[in-house]
Amino acid sequence: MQRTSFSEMACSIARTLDVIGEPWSPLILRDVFAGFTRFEQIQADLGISRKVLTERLNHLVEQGVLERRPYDRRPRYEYVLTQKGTELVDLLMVMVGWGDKWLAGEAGPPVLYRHHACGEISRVDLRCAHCGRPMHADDVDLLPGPGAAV
Amino acid sequence: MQRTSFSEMACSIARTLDVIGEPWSPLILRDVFAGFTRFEQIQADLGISRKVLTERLNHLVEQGVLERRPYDRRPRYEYVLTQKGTELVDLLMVMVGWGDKWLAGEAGPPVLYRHHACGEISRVDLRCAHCGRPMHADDVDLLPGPGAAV
DNA sequence: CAATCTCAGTTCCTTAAGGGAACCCTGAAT
DNA sequence: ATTCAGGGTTCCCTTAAGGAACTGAGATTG
Repeated sequence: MQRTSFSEMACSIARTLDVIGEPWSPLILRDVFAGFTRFEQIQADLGISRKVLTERLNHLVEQGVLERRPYDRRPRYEYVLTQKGTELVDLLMVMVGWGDKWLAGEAGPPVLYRHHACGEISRVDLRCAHCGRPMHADDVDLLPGPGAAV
Repeated sequence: MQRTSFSEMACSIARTLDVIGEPWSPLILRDVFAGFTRFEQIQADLGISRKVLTERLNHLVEQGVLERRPYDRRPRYEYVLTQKGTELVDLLMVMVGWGDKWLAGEAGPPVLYRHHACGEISRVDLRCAHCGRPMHADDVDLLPGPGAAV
């Protein structure tokens, strides 16, 4: 298919989708975060086509989300999260929270998260960066910002 | 293309992607949240193909994220967020936070969020639902949960 | 009461992206 | 000298996205 690029839109959602919105990209990021850092590991874990995996990894590296680094004197590479990529994992954790609540069903969450600071099994919760109180869809108004389209 | 369905994976990220992972879906959700609730409005705002918009809206309704409701005695419909869909907006707000930080550049954020509780322009911040302290990629360990694949 | 208008889709054709299997290259290891 | 493993390429097939034209149902207009 021919696919529209979102990068020209004055919208941070659209721009973010241009970085990780393609099929498989969030799952690749998840794998890297979970410790599957090599081509063969990710390919085997996801069952993704090698061709598509190559394309996605290249794109994520170009976007500065992953770094490709050699781990051997042979031509062997692993992919590691950059700071930019590590901060994308926030997005994954929110997806997990939503999926656990609405889609996991009887069986319960496939993966649990233990928070280092308190040691408890927990999940993320969205708070206002300014006042610390809960911040969800119904708690905000949208206003045009400085980068809004003219 | 033929596209792999993620829904069989024991992973809340994969399952969530099966609901809103297709191209355009998050932007459609954004539009509905922002008040573009009708077919023509969304189509004009996004420039999406009418065919694809139809497919996406149907899928989002099937998944219980949107509700299709008549607003006239003529055959006219609007799409509104269900509770399930409203909670997906959390995901959008986190995308906005990341995109604003890493992709917005000089111009700054295209959209600002004012938090009702404090009245300030703010952004979301991820906190541990248990102890309230920051919870990001480096602050957690992953453990297999009850719904993990056998 | 026929013609027009609007919204909300369908239909149909073209193009390009994903799936999948086979193949290739490089530097160890045997 | 041959085999092996990791990390890709190449090629063909199928299917999804883009885009423009068309349809239908119910107001509204003349």
